Amino acid sequence: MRLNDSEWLVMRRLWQSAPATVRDVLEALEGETGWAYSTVKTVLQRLADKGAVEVRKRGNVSWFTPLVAEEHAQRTALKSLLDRVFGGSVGGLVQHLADDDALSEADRERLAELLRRDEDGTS
Amino acid sequence: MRLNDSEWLVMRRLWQSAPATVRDVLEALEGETGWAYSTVKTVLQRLADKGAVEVRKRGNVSWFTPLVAEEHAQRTALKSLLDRVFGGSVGGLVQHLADDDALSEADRERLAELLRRDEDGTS
DNA sequence: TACTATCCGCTACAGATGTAGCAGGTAGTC
DNA sequence: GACTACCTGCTACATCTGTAGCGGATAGTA
Repeated sequence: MRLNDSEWLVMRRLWQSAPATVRDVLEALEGETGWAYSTVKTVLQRLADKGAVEVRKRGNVSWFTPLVAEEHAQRTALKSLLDRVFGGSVGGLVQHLADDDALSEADRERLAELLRRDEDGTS
Repeated sequence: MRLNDSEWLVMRRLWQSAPATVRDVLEALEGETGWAYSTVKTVLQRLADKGAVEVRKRGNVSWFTPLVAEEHAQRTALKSLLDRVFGGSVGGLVQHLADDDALSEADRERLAELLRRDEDGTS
């Protein structure tokens, strides 16, 4: 399941709170996108077509619910990036992460914590 | 500078050894892609068009050299993934990394090492 | 019941992407 | 000098992606 940019945007909203209507998503994305109602609708439709979300009609309104777990989609995307960009080696990615400003002190601490837990054989 | 899948494939070969000809890249990618000569040529042309590589003709053969550094492209891609998939928070990514099988013991050690070095204020 | 605000289904369309063919030029070889 | 192999430039084309309009159906309201 490969998601494109707009699909990620919409899915992230759905994962936050589902089921949701087209309008729910539209409003949640205002400010971020400036999309028209029909744009959101199309993206949701495409997501439904590829089986990423489920559509259920109540009255004349469609409610959308994710069918793939966020965790799973993230894992897939990460794996894909790893292969495509870093040739499958985590080392380079880790290097960037450690170097990057994007890694806040809290993240760093969390990462260290995860590693520690891992070394204890807890995972 | 956003690279698509086939562009990444080609760029990774160029970063490995440049300058390179269309045929060089083609041969390097055999087994991985099964692309036709003209496919590689088109991808290289598009990369040149967007300023990612430089073309220099010697005789009637074009030699291609990367104009963007691999590190830089990787950083951009990582940042993009972070925003798109993890909403800009490194935490989730780190979580997956730590959980994932893809993270070998060596990677884990390296990551820990990087973090240690970072804590010492070396960065 | 008639109106109005919405919703849905369908269609559209330009640009990006994946993949490749063709025709004409050039360089090395007989 | 002619041939052959290979290169380039240009073109092609289906699919995906971003973005959206339109017309008909429906539900809430006066």
